Amino acid sequence: MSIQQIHDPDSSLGDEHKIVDRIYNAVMQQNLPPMTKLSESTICESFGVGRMKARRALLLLASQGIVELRSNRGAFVASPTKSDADEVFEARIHIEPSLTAQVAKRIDARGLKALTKHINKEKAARRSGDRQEIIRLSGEFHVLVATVSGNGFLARTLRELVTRTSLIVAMFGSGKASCCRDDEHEQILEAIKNRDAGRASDLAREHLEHIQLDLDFSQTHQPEPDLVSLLKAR
Amino acid sequence: MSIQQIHDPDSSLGDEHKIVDRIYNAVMQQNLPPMTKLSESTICESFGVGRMKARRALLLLASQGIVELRSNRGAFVASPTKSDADEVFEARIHIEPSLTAQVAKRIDARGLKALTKHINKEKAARRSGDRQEIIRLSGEFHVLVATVSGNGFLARTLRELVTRTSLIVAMFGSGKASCCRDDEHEQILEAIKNRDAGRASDLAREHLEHIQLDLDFSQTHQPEPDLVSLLKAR
DNA sequence: CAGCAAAGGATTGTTAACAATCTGTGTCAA
DNA sequence: TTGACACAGATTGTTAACAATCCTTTGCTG
Repeated sequence: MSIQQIHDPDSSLGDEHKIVDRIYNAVMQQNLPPMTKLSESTICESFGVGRMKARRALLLLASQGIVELRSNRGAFVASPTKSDADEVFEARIHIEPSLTAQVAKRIDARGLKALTKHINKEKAARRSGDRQEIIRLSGEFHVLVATVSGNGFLARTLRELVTRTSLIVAMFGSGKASCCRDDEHEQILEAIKNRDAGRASDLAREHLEHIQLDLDFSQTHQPEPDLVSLLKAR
Repeated sequence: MSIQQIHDPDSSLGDEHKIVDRIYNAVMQQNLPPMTKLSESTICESFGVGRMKARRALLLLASQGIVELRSNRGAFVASPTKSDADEVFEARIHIEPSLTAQVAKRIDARGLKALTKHINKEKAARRSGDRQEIIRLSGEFHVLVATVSGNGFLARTLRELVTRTSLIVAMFGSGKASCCRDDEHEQILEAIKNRDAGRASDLAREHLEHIQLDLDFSQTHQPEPDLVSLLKAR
């Protein structure tokens, strides 16, 4: 149950989607901070594709708010504003509690196994102190909940929201909390296991509120990216 | 407060978005039924653009599930399956009741005016028997609710969901009910006016359930499109 | 008449080339 | 030293041309 590639397998857009997925992941891991320039030539070289496919991938990313296209100047990783942040969290609060509650009602053994496995991976990443992995898994938990719900539309929507959230946290995070708090995912999983929809919903809501509370819009900061190595095959 | 063009005004994608919007509207009005072939040359001629822009617009539409791209065969208006329908309605049921409740809590005079104006337009269209207009306005009511919520992300998401719903209804609608029932939007507006969030939420949910109930997956049908004239400037 | 194969035309996928625009650097004058 | 201007190089936007693929039409055979 991979959530890294969530496109129609019959699609003719193999290369474009591969590029999109990889950039999504790099953004989610906070390896591609806001305002990073994504030049066509870098993408062509990094992915071994022609300009057409690079441009199409950038177009897709732009339509999903991950990248901003500037006429005649190129593509940049999106740089969210405070109002973007409000919008994203609000959308998430409409969707995630309701969705998490539904997952709690309907979870099957397979879904539960996937969620449990994921939480174990989060724990392992925390023990080993692998920051990028912690961040990536932290965001992916939310997308995974949507994925195990079986609703592809919502999974895609959540991926976009979570990835945008990652940019927001990169811009406005207080530094300490660059991802979700330690045990909140585990509590959500527990509620799902217990088929406690009400609790799952409340926990999901509180969890989002905590993430939002950790933001500080009085300052922004962004680390330096090493673009070429990040986009190379991993 | 136009919902026909909901793109970033600073974007460099003017023509592409114009094409996307127009095709969105044609689909929402059920003027472009499922499986309609959208050839590049037709789009180039209809919109007066080059192949690059036509292809980019089709790519955007495909990423939003409105169009299916078939390698070496071209682009077709999406042809939803029953499981697509389930997915779309489920997503809507997660989003719309919650969103409508929020609108009821927060509605301002401007939003109320826009919604009221819209309902009046729906009534007028019904009186005059203008089927395409009825269908378009019927779908747009839902997008408008999201729009007056002020959340651009949700407005875009709803537009996609509502447009997909239009395709679903075109494929699986029982013929009689090609759009929403007559007074349900008005009841939703009333609840919003009264700031009755609970009622607004319930009505929104029931409304979606009614639309879904009117679908009949044992049969499909699609009318003939006159493609060129539909895509011309309106 | 039906079925099959081949040919021709239409359409899509891609690239190279060119035009347009922007950015960075160097020079000169105040 | 600073600001303005010109120029070169880099990058993006677009088109024409060509290759690849598919669909339709035509012709032939049984």
